[in-house]
Amino acid sequence: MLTIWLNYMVKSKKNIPAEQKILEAAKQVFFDKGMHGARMQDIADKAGINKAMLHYYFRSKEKLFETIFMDAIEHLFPKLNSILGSDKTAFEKIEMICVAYINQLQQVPYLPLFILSEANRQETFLKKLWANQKPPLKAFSDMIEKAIQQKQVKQINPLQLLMNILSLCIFPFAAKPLLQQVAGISKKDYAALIEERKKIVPQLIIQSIKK
Amino acid sequence: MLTIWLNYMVKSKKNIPAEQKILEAAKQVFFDKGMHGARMQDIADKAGINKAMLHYYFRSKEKLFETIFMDAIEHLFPKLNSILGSDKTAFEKIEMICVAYINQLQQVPYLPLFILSEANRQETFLKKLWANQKPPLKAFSDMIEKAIQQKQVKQINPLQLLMNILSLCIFPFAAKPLLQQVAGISKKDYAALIEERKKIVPQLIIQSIKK
DNA sequence: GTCTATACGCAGATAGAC
DNA sequence: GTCTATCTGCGTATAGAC
Repeated sequence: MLTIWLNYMVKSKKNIPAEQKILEAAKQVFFDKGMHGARMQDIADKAGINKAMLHYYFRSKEKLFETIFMDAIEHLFPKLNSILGSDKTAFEKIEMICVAYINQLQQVPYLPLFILSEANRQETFLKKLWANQKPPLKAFSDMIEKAIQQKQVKQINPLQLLMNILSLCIFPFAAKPLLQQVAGISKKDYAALIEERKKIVPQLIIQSIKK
Repeated sequence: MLTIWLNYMVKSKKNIPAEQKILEAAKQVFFDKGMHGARMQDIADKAGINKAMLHYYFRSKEKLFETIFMDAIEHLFPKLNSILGSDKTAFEKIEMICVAYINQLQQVPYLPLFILSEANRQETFLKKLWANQKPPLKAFSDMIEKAIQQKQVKQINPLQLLMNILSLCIFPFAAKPLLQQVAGISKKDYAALIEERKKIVPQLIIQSIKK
């Protein structure tokens, strides 16, 4: 949730719609074009308001971008915490994580590439973000280590396992335009492939660690 | 290989150094900042030549970028053809493909994100490129289909298999800054993880398709 | 081929009326 | 809060001397 919204909600309820419109428009344009490619004019047009308004609400393009970016990256680690904290088995949790990831990315398919690109450009933002909210890496590692000790899963580096999961879930979204072109398939067919992966990926992952 | 080099080599050998310097500098800057983020001045500075020279050799920023991009994307599908065309078994070929990919990306770790980003922005370039050189998707599919018929591998969609391979090989490079930050590990440790994946990835893939 | 100086347009940002 | 008009700087691109 964007804390700035809360501020304005307290100050004046009337400001919410305009600001929401701006944020929604900015999201679309930034996700599509990236920080540098995006134009304030495009955002204003898409929001149906004046360009000057953007500067009224968010002092600068940089600030507006940072707001969007921070909000977006928080969606990278969605309900992982709740899944990890549940009382399911390790295998069930892993499957749920994969499916949750793919499900969420289907809603926001442009997120991965956006975040990867900007994370690459500006490590600063990442550091700022971790200060607030660390991704639940520890909980994940602990789960795996525990399952290893209980002889349920093979000896494996949790980081490698995490990398495998993230790769298999996220990459197909980041590489969509490229892969779709290479395979020469329609948008719809590609979506079907993704849908299919909700079964394939967990299978693949679990099979690889099961003892 | 950049065909433009060849042209100049024929016309005048003296021009090669300046042009090489430009291309080398442009590569670095474009890979780092992307098309929009890159500045012609930065490229000129890095090349140790004048900004006007860039326009002398490559009429516009767009043209210079396209040159770099086209050259870069050709490295995406490296010696796949020679591997696929060899007389190894399907399993051996798959392992070789994984290792070849990771090996090559270790040389040019910035390539994946660059290509994914720009492919996302400009499908035009991709279409132009495929006109020249299609990636060996058909050869790959045929190999898998054949192995399926011979009961060596499970029934599986070759596209999904390819997606898995590419995901596991490429994503860790595209997500390096992010993952390194999340895991809180050094550049060196991350490199070690990647190195380890030359064993892990083929294992994982082959295990998943072996009957 | 290589340089300096400069033109030109665009995009971010502000001033100020309403 | 919202608008129009305007400033400013930067980045691409060109002109033209050497």
